[in-house]
Amino acid sequence: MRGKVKQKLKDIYKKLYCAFGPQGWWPGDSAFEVMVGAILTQNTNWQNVSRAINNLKKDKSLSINKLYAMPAHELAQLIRPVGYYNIKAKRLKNFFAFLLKNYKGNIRQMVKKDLFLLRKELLSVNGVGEETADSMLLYAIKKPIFVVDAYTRRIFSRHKLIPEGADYAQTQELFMDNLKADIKMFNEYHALIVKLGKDFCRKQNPRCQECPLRD
DNA sequence: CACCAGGCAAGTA
DNA sequence: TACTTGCATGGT
Repeated sequence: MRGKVKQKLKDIYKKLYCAFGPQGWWPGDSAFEVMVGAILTQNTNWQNVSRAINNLKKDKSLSINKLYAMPAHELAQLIRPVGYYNIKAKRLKNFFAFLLKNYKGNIRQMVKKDLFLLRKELLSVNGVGEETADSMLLYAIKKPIFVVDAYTRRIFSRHKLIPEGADYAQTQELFMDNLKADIKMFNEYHALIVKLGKDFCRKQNPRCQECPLRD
C-alpha cells in the first residue's frame, strides 16, 4: 500500500521533470542572498523579489552588516517592490539579529548544526515560518528537507495523496517519509511543483486541460 | 475591474 | 485549537 504512494510520488516527479526540465533554483549569488530572498518572497512573485534584490545590490548594501545598520524605513524603501515592505524590513532585521547573535553573522557556521535543531532556531525568529525556514535550509545551506507551499497542498490533496486541509507537517511527511532524502531531487521537486502551479493550476487558467499530470 | 503571487503573526472566539 | 485579518506591490 505504502509502495504505491512511493511510486506515485516518483512518477509525478518524473512527469514534471520531463515536462519542464530542471528549474535551477534558487537564483542567488550567495547563501546570504538566498536567505534574504526567502523572506522577501513571502506571498509574492519572484519578479518583484528580483527587483528588490537588485535595489539592494545597486545600493551596495546586500551584506548583513550594512543591512543590520540601516534604518528600517530606509530598508523598507529599497525592498518596496515585494509588497508588505514595512513588515518584511522588520522580519529581515529580526533575522539579521538572530544571525549575528547566534552565528556571528556567519552562515557557514550554521552548516555544522543538526538539521532539526537549526530548523527550530530559525522558526523562533519572528517572521520566519515553516516554508521560509525550510527554503533557507534546502536552498541556502543544502540540507535535505522538503519545502511545502500552498501549491503542494492543493495539488497533492487533489491527487488524494494527503487529506483535504492537511497541515504543513503532514504534507512534508508525505515526501520525507516516501522519498530518499536527496537534496538535488528535493530542490527540483519543489521548484517543479511551483512551476506546475503557476502555469496550470491557477484559478481561471484554461491551460488546466494540458496539465502534464493529467491522465 | 478582479484576482493572484514561491507566508506569517496577531487577534478573536 | 481553529478561523479571520493586516500587510501592499506589480502582473494578467
